[in-house]
Amino acid sequence: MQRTRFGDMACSIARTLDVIGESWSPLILRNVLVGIGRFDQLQQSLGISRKVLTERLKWLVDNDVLERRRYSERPPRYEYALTAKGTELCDLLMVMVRWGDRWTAGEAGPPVLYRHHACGEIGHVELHCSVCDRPMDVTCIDILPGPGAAVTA
Amino acid sequence: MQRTRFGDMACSIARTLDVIGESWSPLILRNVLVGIGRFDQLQQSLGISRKVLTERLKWLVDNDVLERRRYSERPPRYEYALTAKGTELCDLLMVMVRWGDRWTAGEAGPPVLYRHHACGEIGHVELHCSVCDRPMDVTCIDILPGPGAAVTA
DNA sequence: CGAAAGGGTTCCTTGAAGAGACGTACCTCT
DNA sequence: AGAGGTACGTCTCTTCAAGGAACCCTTTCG
Repeated sequence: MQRTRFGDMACSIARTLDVIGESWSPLILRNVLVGIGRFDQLQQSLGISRKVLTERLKWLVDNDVLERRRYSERPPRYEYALTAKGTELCDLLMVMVRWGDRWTAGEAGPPVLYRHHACGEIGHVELHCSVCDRPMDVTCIDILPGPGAAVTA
Repeated sequence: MQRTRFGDMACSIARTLDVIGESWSPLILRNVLVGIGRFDQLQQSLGISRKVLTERLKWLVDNDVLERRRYSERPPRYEYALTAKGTELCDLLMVMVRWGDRWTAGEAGPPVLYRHHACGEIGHVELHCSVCDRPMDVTCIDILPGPGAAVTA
C-alpha cells in the first residue's frame, strides 16, 4: 500500500514506528519474548502469512531488534531471539498490555499477569520520572524542543 | 490490504494494536496532544492523505480515543481532542519517544525534551512496578496466565 | 524407498494507501 | 454583488503490499 516512510522524520515516535510500526511486529516480538522463536511456530501461532512473516523477520533482523541464530547444524535450523535493542522494545509491549488491560479487557480480565521478581507480587508497569522517581505522564510535563529538533519556519 | 483484525485476540497487545496499531494513529495522537487538532493542520503537518486522515479520525473517535468537538457554530468548525482513554494512550507515546531517543536519535540528540512539573527537571520515563515502585522490565518478571487467558490446548 | 519437518520462496488476487481534484458552507474584501 | 479565501471534508483513480496457497530444498525418520 505504498506506506509512507517515517524513518527520517525528526520525531522519535515516527522513528520508532518506522522500526516496529507495522502491526505484526509487536506480536512477533511478544512471541519471541515468551519463547516462540521459530518460523513455523510464529506462523502458526499468529496466523500470519508466511510471506509477510519472512519480510517482517528480515526487517527486524536488519534493524537489529531480533537476531537469527542457528540452533542445529545438520539439518540447518534457525530461531529468532531478542537483541538488547529488542529487549528494550518490550517496555513498549508492557505499556500496551497495561492500556489494553484497562480499556479493552472487558469482563474476562487481563489475559496475562506479571510477577515482579523484586517483590514477588503481581503488578503492572507505571511510568516514573528518571530524575525524581515520581509518577510521570503526559498531563504533568512540559514538552520542549530538544537538540535534535527540526528547524521549522 | 485486507488487514487481519486483532480486536478479538485474547491478548492486550493485539487489542491495543487494533485501536492504534495503524502507523499514522500514534502520530495523530501526538499532534493532537501538542495542540494540532484541526483537520487541515493535521493533514499538512503529517503529510497524510486527506482520505486516510478522515478514516483514521473516524476510527479514533469511534473507539473513544479522540472526541470531535465544534469550536465554532457559524461557520461550523471542528477540532479533535483527547479523551481520558486517549490521554492514557500517550504513555505509550512517551515510551516510544524514550526508545527512539536511545536507539535512533543519532548525532543530533532527542528532538523533544520533557520537563517534569513535579521536579522541574528534564527527565524521561522509566517503568516501575505498581506494587513496590522499583524498576520493572521484561527481564525481571515472570509472565503468568491471567483470568482472561484463552483456553488453549 | 516414501513421508514428514523446518524454513522459506513464488505467484495471484484483493483492497487499502496515496495523490489530488472537487464540493460545500461561510466569511471578508472591494 | 462578485471574487477570493478558509475549514472540513468526499470522490475518483492508481499503485503496491497483505493475504492465501502452492511449491521448493534439505535432512531425518520409519
